Amino acid sequence: MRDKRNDSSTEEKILIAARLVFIEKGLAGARMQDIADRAEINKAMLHYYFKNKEMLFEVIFREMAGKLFPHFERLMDSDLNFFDKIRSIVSSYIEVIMQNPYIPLFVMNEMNKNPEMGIKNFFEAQKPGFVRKLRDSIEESVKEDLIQPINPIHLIMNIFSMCAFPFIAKPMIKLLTGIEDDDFKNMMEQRKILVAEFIINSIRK
Amino acid sequence: MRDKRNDSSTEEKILIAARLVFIEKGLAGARMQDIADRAEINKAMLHYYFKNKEMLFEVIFREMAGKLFPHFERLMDSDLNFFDKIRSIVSSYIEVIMQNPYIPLFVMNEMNKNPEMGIKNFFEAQKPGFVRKLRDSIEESVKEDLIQPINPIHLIMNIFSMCAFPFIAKPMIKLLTGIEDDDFKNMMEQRKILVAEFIINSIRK
DNA sequence: AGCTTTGTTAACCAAATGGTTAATTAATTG
DNA sequence: CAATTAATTAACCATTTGGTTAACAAAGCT
Repeated sequence: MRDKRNDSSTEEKILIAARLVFIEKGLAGARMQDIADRAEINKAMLHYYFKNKEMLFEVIFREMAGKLFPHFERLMDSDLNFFDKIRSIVSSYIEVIMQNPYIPLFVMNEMNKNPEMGIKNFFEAQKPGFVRKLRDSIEESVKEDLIQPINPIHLIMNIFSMCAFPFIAKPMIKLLTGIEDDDFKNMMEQRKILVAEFIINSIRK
Repeated sequence: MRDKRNDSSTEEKILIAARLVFIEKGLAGARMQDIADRAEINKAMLHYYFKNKEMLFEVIFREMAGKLFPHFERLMDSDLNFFDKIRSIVSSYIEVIMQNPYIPLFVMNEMNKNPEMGIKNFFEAQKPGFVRKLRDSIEESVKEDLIQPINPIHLIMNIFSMCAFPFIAKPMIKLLTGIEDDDFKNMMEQRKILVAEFIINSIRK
């Protein structure tokens, strides 16, 4: 038996291939043979390591859903002031998504098509504690009269909307603006600062 | 031969069923038999009226992509001031999506999975002229020193992000906040005003 | 009415797909 | 080293799936 810690073990090769295929085609569109081919292994190996398509998919989905909510607790616990926390979250979050730009659409879509997945997977694994901390921090800042009164849920929606949506709408944006991948990346780089200032501009007293 | 203008003609029944199934399952996940069953017609009829799965899908996709960009030209041409145009766009757009909340995710996802669809379908049909007019209007408002300088593309992204993203992320939002459909609808109703003011607050001088 | 076009059905078909099996090889262990 | 266990392969299988066909029914037309 090969060393499991070896990165090119069969299991690892399967996971690498499965990530590619599931993200590209989704659960319904993915083909087991396609995954096997890309992993350069026999199709039976897929069922040997992961019982079936759904099980394999669940592993990948969990992984991706996890990446969608990075661990920003330390950031929230830091002694940055409220506005710098916003700046930091926006910038970090856009950076994280830029590393895996396909994840938001993948997760949102599969949660939508496969509603039971959400509950089964997400809560048992990790609920994003930093969202709660962000909410508390907003409430506190409102009470301290540092920012204008706003429903924290709406503000949080606004933040993540402006960070994540452009990646979800990328094909449409490219079509409408005619920009190419390089320029898109530059724009998202700009947004790290732009979106944060846009938000702060709006809520500061 | 039945009257084609009759709404419950076979062709119309197929389209109604196809909308449901494609939106629920996507192109890859949709089954021709499922569409036939829901339309209560023989499966061969699908191929009689629409050559094959892809052709039928294309009709539905085009329809949905069209709904994603309503005709707001008149709104842009109106004599409302810039801020009222923003208010009007945000409110109308959220209202439109509330009527068809599944459309943004459906269109974005299928454009992503089926990249050739975008060009083939979207441009030949209708490019949203109001987006261009909105961009011009933003540029003008910046020049007139009515609003702070901002790249129009980014501002437009911000507007549509905050309008559309919550509908795309609905399952996640429900999971994280614990709210139900009724409350979600209420929140989106609030956003018609909240998002517009959030934007105006941010850009006004 | 008789002929043609349009609409509809049930049965059928080939290819694709998820999954299994039995035999084989490579490690592991006592 | 022999025996056991884990890993791998090729061939196979049952079902599903998109699509077709041939026969039949209903309109439309002259």
